[in-house]
Amino acid sequence: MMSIRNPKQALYEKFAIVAKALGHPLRLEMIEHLAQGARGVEALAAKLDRPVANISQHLQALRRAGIVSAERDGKFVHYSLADESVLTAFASVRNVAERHLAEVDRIVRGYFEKRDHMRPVGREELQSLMRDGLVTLIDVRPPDEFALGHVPGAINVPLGEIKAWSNGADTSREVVAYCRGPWCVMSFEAVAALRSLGHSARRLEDGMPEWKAAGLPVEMAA
Amino acid sequence: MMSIRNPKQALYEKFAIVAKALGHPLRLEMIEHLAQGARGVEALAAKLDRPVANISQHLQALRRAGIVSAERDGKFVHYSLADESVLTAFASVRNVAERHLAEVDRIVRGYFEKRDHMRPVGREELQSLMRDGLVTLIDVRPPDEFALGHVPGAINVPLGEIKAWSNGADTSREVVAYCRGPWCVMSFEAVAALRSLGHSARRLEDGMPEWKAAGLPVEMAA
DNA sequence: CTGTCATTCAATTATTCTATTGAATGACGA
DNA sequence: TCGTCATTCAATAGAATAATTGAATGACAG
Repeated sequence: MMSIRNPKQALYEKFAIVAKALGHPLRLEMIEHLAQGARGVEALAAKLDRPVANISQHLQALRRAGIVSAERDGKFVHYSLADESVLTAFASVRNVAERHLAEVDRIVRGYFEKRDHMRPVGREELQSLMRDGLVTLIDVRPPDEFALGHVPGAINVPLGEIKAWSNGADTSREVVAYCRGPWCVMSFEAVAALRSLGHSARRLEDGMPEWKAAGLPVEMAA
Repeated sequence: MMSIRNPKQALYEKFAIVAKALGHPLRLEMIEHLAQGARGVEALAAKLDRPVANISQHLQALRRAGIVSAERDGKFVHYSLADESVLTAFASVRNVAERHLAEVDRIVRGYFEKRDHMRPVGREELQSLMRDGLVTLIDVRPPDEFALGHVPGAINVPLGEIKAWSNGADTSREVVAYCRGPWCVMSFEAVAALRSLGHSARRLEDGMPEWKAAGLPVEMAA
């Protein structure tokens, strides 16, 4: 073990704790979910389909790194991201991977682009399209996440209900879909499903947390 | 081991590789040094006072994560940061730690602020002070790092030569010192030394890599 | 006070990471 | 071709991390 010689090394040890906490796929997924809104341990465990004790331990690691904060409410503990700096850090790590890891490119091209060869819609572009009433915006996340905050004007159509929703919809009108973040699988699936049902569909370039982080308005459930 | 179920998890596994590579104090220090300019394995090992083989292994980890790139030149291999996105990621991890880890605050207050209770000089402020010829700017890094790029107008006064330099200098003129980055110990030490020698001295808010990353001009050795 | 329920802790095992050592590679100069 | 030198690789031992299981805590409801 390296002993702490000087204060800079002591600081770097702390910085490393933060990076290490981000260095596990499951914890990254937990962060993605917490970015949708605060959650209890059990709810998170259910979303991720993992044992509660396991999730609890990972949450402790994130808490020690200052990435999530906990708030007790009776016998529940609600966890949420410490602040936007966490999303910034996540995004910048993702950015390094996207730029320099060939594997990332391969996965994106092999899976995601097959389902969406069109350029995704940018945030500003979406706002102008919405203002002009040119598109229908759907939020394909589960209803509980939709309720915690969504893009104004979006309607909630979870992935499983796309087909039913399409039945009563006008296929000549373009649809824009979004979900949890830039690589959230659901919006890709939604776009693929909509296209096979005859719609013209595109994806929003990223998801809810990024929308919120950009300072754009968020609508809550009634 | 968690098997790769869906493409999103595969991506997150790659993102985790990047974060994990940042999750070791020595590797963070290596990144700080590489941010000053490209280096060979041995040179890095000497700077950090560690066995060459150890540094080589950590460099492999950084390379696998796409954080550094290697360029062969005869029997030497020069490593450098892949691009500015690496510094951005480093900075955002540091930011999370600075905001949310009480320990970081304690270290900064306990060590660094004792040596510099004055507000550091910002980049724009420094530029205007330099334009008006109001301050002397010193770069306290070793000469080899200075040679690879420094702030225009700065003179190279390594930490050990501060006292000698002060001898012939005008103590009524304010001095600004900088080195490798925001928590580089040398600039704090330099400011403390200068003040004890009767100078009015302040620190630049961060170091060379940040200056360069901000797109500001860099001067090379003749 | 007692039972219930959400969460955390503790203990175990398997896995991965780290530092060290010494040997292997690969390019250059003689 | 041979020796030298920078770098990498391979093998080891020790440390840290991760998943699982079951027990412990701590708050509420009755």
